[in-house]
Amino acid sequence: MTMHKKVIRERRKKEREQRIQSILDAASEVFLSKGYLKTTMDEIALKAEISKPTIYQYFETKDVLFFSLIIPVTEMVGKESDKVEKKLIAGEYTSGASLIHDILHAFYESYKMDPESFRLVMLFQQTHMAWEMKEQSRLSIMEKGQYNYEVGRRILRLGMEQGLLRSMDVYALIDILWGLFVGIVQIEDIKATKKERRENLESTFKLAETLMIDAVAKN
Amino acid sequence: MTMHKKVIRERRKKEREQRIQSILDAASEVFLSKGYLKTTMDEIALKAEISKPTIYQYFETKDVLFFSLIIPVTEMVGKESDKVEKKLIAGEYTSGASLIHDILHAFYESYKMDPESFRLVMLFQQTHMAWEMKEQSRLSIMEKGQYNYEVGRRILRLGMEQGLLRSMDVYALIDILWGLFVGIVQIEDIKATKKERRENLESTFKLAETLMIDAVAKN
Amino acid sequence: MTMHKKVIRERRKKEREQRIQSILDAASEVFLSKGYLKTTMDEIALKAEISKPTIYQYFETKDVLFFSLIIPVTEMVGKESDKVEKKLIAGEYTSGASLIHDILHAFYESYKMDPESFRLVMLFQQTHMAWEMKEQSRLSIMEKGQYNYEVGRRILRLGMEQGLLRSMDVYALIDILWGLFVGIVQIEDIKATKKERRENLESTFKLAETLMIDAVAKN
Amino acid sequence: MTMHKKVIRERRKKEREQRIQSILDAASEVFLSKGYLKTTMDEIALKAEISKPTIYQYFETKDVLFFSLIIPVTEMVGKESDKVEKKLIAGEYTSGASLIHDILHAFYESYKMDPESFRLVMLFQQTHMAWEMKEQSRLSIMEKGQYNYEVGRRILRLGMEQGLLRSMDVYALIDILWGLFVGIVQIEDIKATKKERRENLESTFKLAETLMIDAVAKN
DNA sequence: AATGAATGAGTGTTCATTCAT
DNA sequence: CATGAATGAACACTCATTCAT
Repeated sequence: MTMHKKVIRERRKKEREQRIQSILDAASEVFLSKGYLKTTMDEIALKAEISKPTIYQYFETKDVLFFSLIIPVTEMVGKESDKVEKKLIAGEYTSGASLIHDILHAFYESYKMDPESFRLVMLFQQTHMAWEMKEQSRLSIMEKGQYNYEVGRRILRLGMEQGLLRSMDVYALIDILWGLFVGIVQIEDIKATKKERRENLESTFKLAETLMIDAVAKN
Repeated sequence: MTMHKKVIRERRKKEREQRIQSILDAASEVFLSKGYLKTTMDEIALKAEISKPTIYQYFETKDVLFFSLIIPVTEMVGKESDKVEKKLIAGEYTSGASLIHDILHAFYESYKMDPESFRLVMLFQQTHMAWEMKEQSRLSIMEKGQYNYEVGRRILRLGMEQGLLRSMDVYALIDILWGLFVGIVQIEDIKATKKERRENLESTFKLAETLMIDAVAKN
Repeated sequence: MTMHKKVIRERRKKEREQRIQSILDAASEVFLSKGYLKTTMDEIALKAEISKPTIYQYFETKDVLFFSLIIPVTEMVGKESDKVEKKLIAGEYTSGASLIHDILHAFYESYKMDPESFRLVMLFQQTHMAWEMKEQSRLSIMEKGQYNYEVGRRILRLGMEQGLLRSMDVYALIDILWGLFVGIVQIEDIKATKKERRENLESTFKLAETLMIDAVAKN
Repeated sequence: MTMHKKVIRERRKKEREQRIQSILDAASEVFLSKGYLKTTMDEIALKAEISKPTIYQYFETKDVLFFSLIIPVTEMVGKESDKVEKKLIAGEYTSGASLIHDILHAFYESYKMDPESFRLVMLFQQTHMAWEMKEQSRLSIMEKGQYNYEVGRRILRLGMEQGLLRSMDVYALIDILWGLFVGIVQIEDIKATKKERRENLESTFKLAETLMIDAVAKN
């Protein structure tokens, strides 16, 4: 009996997770193609092949749903940055070039892991002022973003102290690195159709990396 | 008598222009703080201290009003780029550093001339896919954007031919330059409050300029 | 001097009347093609080549303007009916056929005199319930319509008394005659394009006349 | 269990139909008293005692709602006419009088079945030129109207061939019959208050029938 | 007398969210 | 847990009418 119940409970849980995932997938697709405001819960429900109230079962409001998509990416950037910082603290970097490479790839890997969600992050970044979200959600995400900047600055500062990078304002530099990356992603988004996008971005990113290494790495 | 009428007509004209300007100002402010979709004509009217139908007397639709704000900036970037190209053709550049400086300042000056409108352009760039604007408006602005890219690429190519810049893919490079600029503006927008924004942007931009010169200019 | 003033006054008066007429013409055209509600004062002003407030100089409201078009036609039907009645009282009819002919032609002539206004009357008839007109206007026109019915019934009654028409309910008969006429005009309006309309109406009307004579006239 | 669900589903269906009906009833009433353009969705909602968006759950747009009222009547006229035609083809008419009687009653029965909707049809007929309805709706109804005319003409032609009716132009005659009928309905509408209307129409219609039989039927 | 400009009061339609089952 | 149905609150856009000149 207990066994039986447990099995049932687990199936339930799995179904629940699958359902949540299908909602997230549908939402991501629609948000991305229509933007936050033009996206309707109806359309998400339709695409997820469930009814509208069911979405509300799992996500309190439209913006909670949106943030559920955003947050993992933001966290991923943070985790990747953490790795770089640890490696740096452990003294494992022998050249500025490889450090810059890893910093930029912390962004790029997060992007590649889930490009759609990454674009959603940018969508949020640019339009965040307009939102009427519950303070809770807003703070949570701002905090995570904040954290990423801090890690980034610590990394750069340490890299300069270790003589890997040329000395300069770390506040400005981290903005440049992150700005450069998101700027490029946006530009390629606008210019290219979906298929070309990936390749274009790849080659543009490669060049950007080379340039930043030339400009920032010592030697 | 005739004199009198003429005077009146001129006052009317002036009043008309002032009113248009006040609508544009109000619209700019609201679009910027709320985004296109969240902006209501009512709010613009309120801020401009006129009634809603009065807006419609001067601007046919919401998106015509929006484009009236966007287009001058886009054109300004084009004009500034044209100047650089002419100077380059005239052989007036003696260093890659000054060329890169001028290219980036073509963006920066356009930005400084009217930062709010510039941000509106970026807002448009990132969210344009989802719009239901009259094809006419959309095409007009896409075209102007296209033009700017072309001029940029011509400049870079010529700069390389003249030995001012290191040789590299001009398609990628122009995307990097423009992406870097808009990326930085966005980042500073998100992070800082209005007052700090200007200074932060200024110093970050300066550093970005230095870095790009190091990386791209020959010698 | 007096002479001079008088001449001026008369020119003024003539201009005034011309202006009024041009407004009426424009209004008639627009009301007819768009219906009362879809007609805008702007469009009338445009077509009359004057400004909107000028219309209001001559006509207090939109519905006053509309009634100014309606009333003459209604009055014309009354006058034509009066003529028939007088002729009948004078014993000038020797056959029911000619009496029926004249009654129907009282309608038809009013129609032909100004078909557009006549259609406006019908437009009003069918939609009158919906109007928010000043009681004054409404009563005035209802009264005139009422009068026409009364005359019609007197004529029919007298025609029967004189042995020209077969005996039947005059209330029903006048409704049939008038209903038949407006019904036909409407049907032809719907079915035909402007050019064919006239001929179609003409021949259908002729047949209707024949049929009514057969059915109503004695011998 | 299954039984239970089925019962529920059926109750739902019934409720749905009731709601649709209550919307249609409310709409009919308002359209009729105000005309199409003056009618607001708000007022319909108010009268149906539901909220405005609920109407939109069942009817996509205002004109779809309007057409939902119009179409059944138009179809009914068609069906009644079809019956007459079949009877005629089967050689079941032995007098012109009974044929004319049946033709007119095809109209009259359609009217009596749902007088309000019938009036709506007339409202549409007279004002259709000015509408901005989806082509689809417009064409659909025009077509049905067209069809009715065609059947009518076929009937008349056959009636003449069978020697039941006097020979005359069928195009003109069908217009006269239909015009006479709608004309009478309109006249009675304008003149009488709701209560008297029915009786007045009844007696006027009877007389009209007699007259047309006298005029059109052979012998 | 004529007009450019302004506006109050609507309209149809949409959508996030909530009930009732 | 899932859903059909309902709705309050908006929103872009329109138009008869009125001022100020």
